[in-house]
Amino acid sequence: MTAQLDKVYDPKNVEKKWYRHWQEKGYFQPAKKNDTDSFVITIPPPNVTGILTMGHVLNNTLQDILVRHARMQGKKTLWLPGTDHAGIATQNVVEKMIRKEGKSRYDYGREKFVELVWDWANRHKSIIFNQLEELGSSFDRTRERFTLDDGLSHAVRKVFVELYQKGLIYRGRRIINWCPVSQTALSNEEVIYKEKQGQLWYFKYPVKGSSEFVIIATTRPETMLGDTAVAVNPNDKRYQHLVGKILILPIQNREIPVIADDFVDPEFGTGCVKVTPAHDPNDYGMGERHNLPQINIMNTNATLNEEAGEEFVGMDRFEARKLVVKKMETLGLLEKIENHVHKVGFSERADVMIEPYLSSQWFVKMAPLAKPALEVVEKGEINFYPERWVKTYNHWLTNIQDWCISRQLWWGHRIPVFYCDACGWMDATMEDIHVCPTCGAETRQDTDVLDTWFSSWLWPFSTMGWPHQTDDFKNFFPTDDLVTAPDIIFFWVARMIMASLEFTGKVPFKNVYFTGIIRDELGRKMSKSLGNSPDPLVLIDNYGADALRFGVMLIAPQGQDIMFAEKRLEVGRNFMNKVWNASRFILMNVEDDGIFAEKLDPRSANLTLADKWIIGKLSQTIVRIEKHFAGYRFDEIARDIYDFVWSDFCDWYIEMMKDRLYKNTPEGKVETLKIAVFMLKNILKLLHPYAPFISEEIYQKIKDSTEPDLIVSSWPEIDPSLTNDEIVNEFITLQEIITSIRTVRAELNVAPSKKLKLLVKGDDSKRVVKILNIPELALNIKSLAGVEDIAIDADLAKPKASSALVIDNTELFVPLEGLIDLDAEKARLEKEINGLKGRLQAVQGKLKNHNFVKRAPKEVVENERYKETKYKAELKKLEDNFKAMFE
RNA sequence: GGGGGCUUAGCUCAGUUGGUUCAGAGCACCUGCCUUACAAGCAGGGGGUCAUUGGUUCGAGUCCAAUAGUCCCCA
Repeated sequence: MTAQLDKVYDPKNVEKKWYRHWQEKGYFQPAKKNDTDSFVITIPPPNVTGILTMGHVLNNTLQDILVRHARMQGKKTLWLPGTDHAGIATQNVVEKMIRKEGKSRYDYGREKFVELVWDWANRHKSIIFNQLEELGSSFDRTRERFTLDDGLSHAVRKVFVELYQKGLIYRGRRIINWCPVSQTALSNEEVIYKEKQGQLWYFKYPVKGSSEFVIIATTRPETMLGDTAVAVNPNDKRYQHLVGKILILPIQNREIPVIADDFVDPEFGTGCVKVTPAHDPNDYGMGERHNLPQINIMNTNATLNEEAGEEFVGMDRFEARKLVVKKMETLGLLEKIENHVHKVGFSERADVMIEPYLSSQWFVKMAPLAKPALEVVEKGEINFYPERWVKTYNHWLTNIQDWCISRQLWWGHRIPVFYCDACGWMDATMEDIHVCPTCGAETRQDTDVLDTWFSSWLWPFSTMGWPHQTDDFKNFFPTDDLVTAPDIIFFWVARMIMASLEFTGKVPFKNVYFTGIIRDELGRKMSKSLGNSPDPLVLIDNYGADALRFGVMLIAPQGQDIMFAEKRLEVGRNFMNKVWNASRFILMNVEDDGIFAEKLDPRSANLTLADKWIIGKLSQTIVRIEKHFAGYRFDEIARDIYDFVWSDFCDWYIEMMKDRLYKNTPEGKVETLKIAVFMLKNILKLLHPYAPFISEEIYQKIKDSTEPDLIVSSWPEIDPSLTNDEIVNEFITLQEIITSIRTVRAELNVAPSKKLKLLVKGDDSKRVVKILNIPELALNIKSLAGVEDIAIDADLAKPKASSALVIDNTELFVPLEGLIDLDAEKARLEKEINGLKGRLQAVQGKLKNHNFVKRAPKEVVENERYKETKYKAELKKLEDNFKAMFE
């Protein structure tokens, strides 16, 4: 007796069991063999602060699919997992935590605080990994890395020092993006611009020694306190006379010049703009060009300082704005206020308005790194899927700006630069320097840490042990594929390519698959603050990990965002249940386990038409799936599996099998079960990358003890020559006979329990007749269409009350004495006739077109001619029947 | 301002070498079925001038251009 399955698939116990089994067997570690290709992916490291989101489900499912597929292909497969220390986000979380105790990080001090963050991060790391494991991720945790662990920190330091020595890292005083809440500098990429309804204030600045005014327009009135000039376009005729004049800056009563600069857009506002070099990046540029003073009026927390004037000191930037406007109004210098829509920068992490701020920071000179990165993508050494992201990538890299990498945080890689205040010595070093090498005084280390991405950009090789030439680095780098979301193409993808080329001389990966972004039903990005992201663990609990994976894959086409609704997972769950029940059916019919050990040769002579057909379909499906793997078309693969299993295997093959199981000899039963088991094994293999748990669970019940576990079994290959067009056409005709009779039954309201007779007009030259003369196929028709008796006669006359069908140019009659609904039959026939007429017309239209006949390929024309003859003949038969019955 | 995506059945979407094996799927809907794997199922059915307009072509959801609507990225 073989193992029996429950009626409904319950993923609960199955999933954990197999995950543990796979792990214990060490399947997630790359096989130690030298004679095969390797396949390597490094995970985009999730933030330690994070919980699993739908984005992670999508992303990690894709990676797991690639990895399981490669593993089954026999490659040395490595998926290297890890997490990211997420500087700002993690520090924020812990600071928030201790704030509840009424403390700040300064109460703890740097060392103690960082310890606290480590504790927190370690706890969360395990939560994240549990979640990813529930999903089925077959990554190798023995190689798990963290961006702050010793090895990666060493790589980061090495890279910093090297770039510093090459002059590609420098310290500079610049306008940077300042987050007043996190109190740190940010890179340009960490600023998100949002459209805001704001206002445009028009201020009058008096011209010195004249009653004239210059009217400027600004969106940020408070910054006027730091103005050091007003600028106009040199070609603006309206203002040429003012250039070089001196203005009196109101409130501050400071003298500032009017300058001419090409940057000014004469169309904006009045064509005169205030210039605040310390608080606007464009103004900073103008300030440099015109040697203007830079007056910094703000503290790091976005309150104003003494430079703003006594009454503003300590005032928040937005309060100051109100006060400035009020004062200008009182002075009679407020011209007008207009509503104005403009883009305002917000910090990615804290979602707070960014302050362009003048400060000293560390930068990476990017242009020299960008050039080779552009080339490798151009030359196709790295391919993007979908390809269009190349444009975005190119655009960013060709307009690249230097990267601000210093952060005023404690959690992260501390900048390895040491200063001697006594003699001015400074250097970036691999070892800590406590004593100045020139003067012997005590040194101090830079207090800033590095941007988290400064460690992430080394990820594909730092995780392999670089800068050391470890075995892993030699064996597994460069990696093969990267699966990531397009919103980090600049943050991460482009930078990894640059770093990898610079430090290893190799591309970090060969293919980049950009996923879509998961949105909610209303098309909104899923976010914590909106609360519109379902908890994947809850979904796994409700549907099972396989259904979640399969369902998401089914709705995630390449390059398109995904509108997610929980309901859409039902398809996945239902499909898992379908697979389960198909397997259950086969298992419940197997009486002797020996059948599982049989090695079926699909070439064996005993195959029926259905066998040949389903094997052919299987091989077609395998070919399609391989093609789609090559093109990263994961949704198509899911669809191919779904359609094949459900529509071909279950709806037709299994149904036909039943005749051989129940109405045949014992040998026939064993024969068909052998094929069914063969099919099922292959189906489970194809399914495994998408639905690893259920496939392994079933496979274990049908595999022979000498066969390996599914996860490490071989990927299916089938000789496509096992099928041919004639087999396919015969089967299609068989399906048509069955479907047509079913349609007659349904449309003429004949009860399913009522058995029908089938009369066929024709001889052996007709394919329909040939099929009906094969006993097992006739049996299939009887079972699947509810027919009890089939009669074939070349000279058959149409029985009176009967329904007429034309299939493959052969007339079939279903006598419906006493059952027939004449109106219904008339409607049915008319529908058939009209459909056929339509098709015939289309074909004839083409054939009447001389250009078509002349210029279209021969095969296409031939095919149209063939169809014309066929349709004509069939139409005549239908019309004759119609006349006989209704005229 | 520049770049990109999307617009196919009531809903969510497939359709990548232009030719009824492309006009599809799932859900929803209608009809009939608890047929001995599955009601998370089975059988049958209705529903779309493939955003609009032009062009290329013997032939266009499929290629090109413009327009409209919509979303995203960059400045």
